[in-house]
Amino acid sequence: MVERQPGAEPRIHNLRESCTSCSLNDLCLPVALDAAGIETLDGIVQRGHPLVRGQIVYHPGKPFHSVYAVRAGALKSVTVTEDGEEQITAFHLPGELVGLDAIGFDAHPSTAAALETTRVCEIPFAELEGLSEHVHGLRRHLVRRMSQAIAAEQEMLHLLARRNAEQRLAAFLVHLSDRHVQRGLAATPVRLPMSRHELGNYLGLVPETVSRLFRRFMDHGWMSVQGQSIGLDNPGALRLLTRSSSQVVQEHRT
Amino acid sequence: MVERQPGAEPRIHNLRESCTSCSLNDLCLPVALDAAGIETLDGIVQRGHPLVRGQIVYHPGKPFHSVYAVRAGALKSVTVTEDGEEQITAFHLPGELVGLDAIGFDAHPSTAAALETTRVCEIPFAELEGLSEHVHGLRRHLVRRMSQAIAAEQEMLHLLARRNAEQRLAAFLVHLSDRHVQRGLAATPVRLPMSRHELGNYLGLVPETVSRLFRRFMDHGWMSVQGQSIGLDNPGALRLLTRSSSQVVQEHRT
DNA sequence: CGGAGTCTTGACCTCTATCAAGTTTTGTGG
DNA sequence: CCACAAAACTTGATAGAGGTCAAGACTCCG
Repeated sequence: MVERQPGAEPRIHNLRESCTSCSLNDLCLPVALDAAGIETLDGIVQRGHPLVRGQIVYHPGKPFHSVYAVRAGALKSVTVTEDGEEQITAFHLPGELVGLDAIGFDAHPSTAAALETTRVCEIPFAELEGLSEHVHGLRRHLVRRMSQAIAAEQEMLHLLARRNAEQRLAAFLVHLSDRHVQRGLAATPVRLPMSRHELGNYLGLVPETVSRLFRRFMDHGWMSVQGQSIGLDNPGALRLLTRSSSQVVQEHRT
Repeated sequence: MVERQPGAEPRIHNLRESCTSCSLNDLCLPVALDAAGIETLDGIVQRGHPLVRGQIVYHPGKPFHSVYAVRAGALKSVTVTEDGEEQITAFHLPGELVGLDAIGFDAHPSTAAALETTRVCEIPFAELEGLSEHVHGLRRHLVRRMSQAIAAEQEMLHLLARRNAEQRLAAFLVHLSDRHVQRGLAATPVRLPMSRHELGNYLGLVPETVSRLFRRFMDHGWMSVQGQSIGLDNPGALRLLTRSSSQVVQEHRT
């Protein structure tokens, strides 16, 4: 559930602080900027207090003014249907941009909420657009991010339409590990910032099934679970699972 | 299967014809353009020979130069995984833009193929971008189309993750009918330009299940099938199915 | 320490994939 | 225009994956 906590309006205020760690390299905009461009961007990025679990960055109908970059922690993107059912469409780790599905519209179409204590950078879109008039490649980069979001969702469509529960969970774990590596972290102990319920929702499974699959993977010696920390003890086997079901999974030990 | 037919390179050639029926109102770009803008756009739109069923507009790896607008007929967008499995991610009816997932990249990441005899307009992207420097709202409209594509896929994610077969098919039919209405056509006899196999692939079902569901819906008196033509005899009942499964479907006759 | 929430495990049953025939439609060549 | 082959579609029987319901274990905080 996306709990609307009392007074849970995002705690992102207008503090204009320099936010260098949030701006360029590892974060949202790996674009070639000159020093002046960097300074300008840093000037428009806004940083706020950390969000606690469940707190909402934006919700459907909130006027679209900014996109957000995750600095630390994790967010989920959630769509809610008329009849109140929720579907988690993405998890966002540090370095990722959130709120792209609102670009071009007046209001956000989805919800973004913190999975754990999370710091985000707010990037006012109007100023980002102004900046992209002058900074070569910035607009292109933003559009590319949107295309990447489309591609990521297409991959999820394939996962949900063609893969069984085992393959979905294996693909999720491998993908999460890959994202860790991309960020320069170790591949194998990954942390699951979301609950079993949320993970199941994302993967189109009930929490019980997720739990049973964890058990099965552990019994195979493929992974180990210690609370939120997940060890991928046999990434090869898990990666094999993500491939087409026609291929038989033969024993594949380290 | 996306058959690469011998010599099936898209028959879209460089004929520069005026293509008014393709340009603005009912088609790709309902933007407020002045007469000069309309003329410019018409100038860059390219029309080609009709595509026959199975023929490919673009395929993964083809350099990205243009987006395409469907004029008549229908296309499918398909992603292919490393192991050769195909997933249809969208069907495109007349008036819709195709190829947006390539914007920002050098090559198309997916395949677009004709479901039936289909005419498309090729819109060279470089020239479209140049035009959008001058035409107010054009760029914004393109970006909005991308956001809409993201939103449409998010809805599909929900459909695949949370809905059963009955609900998926009902939602598809209702959605297709709604799209007909948007284009000014009658709501109730809709035509299915795709095979059962393709429809099942899109909905995460096998063709047999699609067939059985058609039978079930017909037995309920909710729809009628005559070849490709589908009559929605009780749209209310179908629409009711698309809602949350918690709500019991009581008999709902015309 | 205790209670609420989360997670795990088990028993059961439904939904849908799979396999296997038939039947209809489509396409092609005579 | 008809005949025949190939493909697409329909229908039935069956089995297995995963959802549902229920109970117990663990965790996190107050």
